[in-house]
Amino acid sequence: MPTRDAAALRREAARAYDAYLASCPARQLVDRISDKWVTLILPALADGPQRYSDLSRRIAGVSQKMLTQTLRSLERDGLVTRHVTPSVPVRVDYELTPLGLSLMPLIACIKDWAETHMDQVAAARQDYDSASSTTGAKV
Amino acid sequence: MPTRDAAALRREAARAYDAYLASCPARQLVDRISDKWVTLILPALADGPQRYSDLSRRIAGVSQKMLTQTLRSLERDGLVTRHVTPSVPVRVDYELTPLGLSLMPLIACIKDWAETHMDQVAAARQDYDSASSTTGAKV
DNA sequence: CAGGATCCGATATGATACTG
DNA sequence: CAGTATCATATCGGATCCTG
Repeated sequence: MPTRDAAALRREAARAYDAYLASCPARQLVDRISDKWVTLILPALADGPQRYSDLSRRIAGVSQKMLTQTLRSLERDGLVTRHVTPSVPVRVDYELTPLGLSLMPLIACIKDWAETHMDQVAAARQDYDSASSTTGAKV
Repeated sequence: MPTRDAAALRREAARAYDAYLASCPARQLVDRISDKWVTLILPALADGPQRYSDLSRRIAGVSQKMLTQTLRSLERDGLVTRHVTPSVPVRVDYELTPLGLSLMPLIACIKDWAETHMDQVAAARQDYDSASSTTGAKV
């Protein structure tokens, strides 16, 4: 039954590839910055240290769950520091590390490309969509 | 019932923010390149035009569904072209557009930062994980 | 104030089967 | 060969309740 074998082989290949990807630094970085909240939190921290509640207010629409979870992962990755002041009530400040700061130019690069080329992308999308509606595709 | 109102306000803010984000070019770009398969397909096409089956073979572990879907979205965004040769059986070639090509330096930038700094990230993770296991957190 | 725990629905992705 | 269509599921993110 060659079909089964082919499927099994493909699955194995997929697993191996996943493992390879997991070890790829660029892949890991992309995974990190592709997180919706990461790209919002890092710039928010670029101005300087922020309290948890400040972040929560500045980044409208983030749930505590996501804010906490994202901050934790950023802390784990050494991109931000978490400083607890044991007052009553407690106060927690988050701040970019030098490593986190070094990421900002890259974010600027991305922003740059986006602002230069995304209008072309938008135009291409319009073309594509109007063309397919012409050829009878469902809208 | 102030609690209801606060929750409702937050939801509205979240919606508004989502709308704002959707209009942000950088956000759109990040969304695009954050796609697992996009970052695999684009480099695969950097060498020159590739047939569907070639891509499918080069990118081990991609399902036809994801390959087709990703290629379609890239075509829609004007990053790749799709050229059909109506032979029997049909032959379809995908190729990077100039716009798609212009994205490669950015990908190189990302790769660059990753290769320079991801070891620090990895180290930070180890520190973080060993520290939390010391303080009695569950492993 | 900051965040842990839990439940639940939306979305994304993969496997599988079928087609021009 | 190059897809399309359908189904199952896994993960993500949000809402909600609770605590030091």
